Amino acid sequence: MLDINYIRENIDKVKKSIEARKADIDLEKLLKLDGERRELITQVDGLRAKRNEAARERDKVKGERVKSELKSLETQLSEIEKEYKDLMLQVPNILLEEVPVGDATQNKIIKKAGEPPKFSFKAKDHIELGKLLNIIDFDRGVKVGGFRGYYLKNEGARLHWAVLQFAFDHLIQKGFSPVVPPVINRRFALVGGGQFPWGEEDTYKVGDEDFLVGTAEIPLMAMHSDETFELKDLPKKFVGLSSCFRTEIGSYGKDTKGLYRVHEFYKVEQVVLCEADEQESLGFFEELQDNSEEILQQLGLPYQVVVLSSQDMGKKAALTYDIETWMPGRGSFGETHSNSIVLDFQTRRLKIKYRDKDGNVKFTHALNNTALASPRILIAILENFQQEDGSVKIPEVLHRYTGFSMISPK
RNA sequence: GGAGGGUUGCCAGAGUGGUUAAUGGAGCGGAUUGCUAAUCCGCGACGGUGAAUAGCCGUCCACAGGUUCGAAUCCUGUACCCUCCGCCA
Repeated sequence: MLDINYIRENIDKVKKSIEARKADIDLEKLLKLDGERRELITQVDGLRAKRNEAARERDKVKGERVKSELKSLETQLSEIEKEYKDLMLQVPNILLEEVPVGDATQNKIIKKAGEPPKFSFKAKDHIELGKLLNIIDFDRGVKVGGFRGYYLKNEGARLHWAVLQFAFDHLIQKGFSPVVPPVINRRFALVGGGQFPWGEEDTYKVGDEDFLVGTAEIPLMAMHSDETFELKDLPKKFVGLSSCFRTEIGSYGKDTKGLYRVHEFYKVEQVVLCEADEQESLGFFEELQDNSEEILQQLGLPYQVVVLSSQDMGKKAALTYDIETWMPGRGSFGETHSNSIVLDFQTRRLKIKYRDKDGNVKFTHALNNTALASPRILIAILENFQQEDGSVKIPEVLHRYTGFSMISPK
């Protein structure tokens, strides 16, 4: 959520973001409601002052007169505020200058690292490899779990945990506080994290008002909602490990085979809360980016970094870099990481504040980035490190976690 | 799932219908005394109106409603916490 004062004073910038994102929101209506709202507040506050005065004087007649007048204005105000708040939640974040304007075709590759392997044999995709090595079972996964279901078995199951643990440890060593968060979250956490109102249909619902989160970012952000940090307590750096659930409504027919797009997976996620300073935020953005790239480098996987265009990025982000990792089976790079600078868009919704050096209370800035998600990353590991006979060499950094260095056909 | 108790500011904690929510502690700022310690003074958040981090007004005692001229205080609903019972990995 943006600050209404900011919106009033920077209409052009906000408008530009809305247009560049092709977001569907009526800014004029919002500004009109804001005006009406403030007008009513002034009237209501005046009447309340009168009411308080009457109460002090124990003036029953005056009190009763004010009361009825107040009642109707308060009703009007609460109706307008409801509409106003609804609209406020739909205004997307502003865009940083770096963001290319346009649809996904405008995404900009800014870095390439590592060399895609050249196979002297006919390379297999991870579906074939998974079957051959007896480590992934899609047929029974679908039988039991439904569409997009999967079983990871044997070395596949162990590799999955190994790679997650490796990433988790990598961030812990960098000073991030490890967290296993709740994945059933209440509505406020999803709204506050900027997942809603936009992504509600992609989110599984549990009971009446609880949801299965699509990323640990949600509970990690909401963890300190309604809290005020002292300056000395910032920055806060968290690394979360959790399961993630996504309905993938809206992507029917896309990536229907394999481990690429599944309803449930695990992810190691980095989250930072820092002072409300764009330069400081950008510094952490680089840091989170480096952390993720290091993980891929240590795994020996080729990847590229992409700046997402205005229409391809999430509404809550001001700037997003995706990392796409080389997946031979697709013959292309596939998204494995997403790094976003959010400014105070989420923290304003969640009321995560801090006291700055002048004693003023401000909303912190927030950032989040994937450290690693599995099983999607297994696609890259299996396909990039396959040998002619279908066996797969395991990256050395994982050996201490897997306990094996190679997976071979049975 | 059943029964009971509770939720007040950063923390502790008083306050069961009447103006500005006691008091203590922490933290921050200032004053003062060679230093340290001590002492004294000041400091809640949010909204509206202001050029204003000035004044003024309003709101906030878990949340949402209600009763009343007036609600932290009375009533209803919801959430959460604690104790006991039951069930359970």
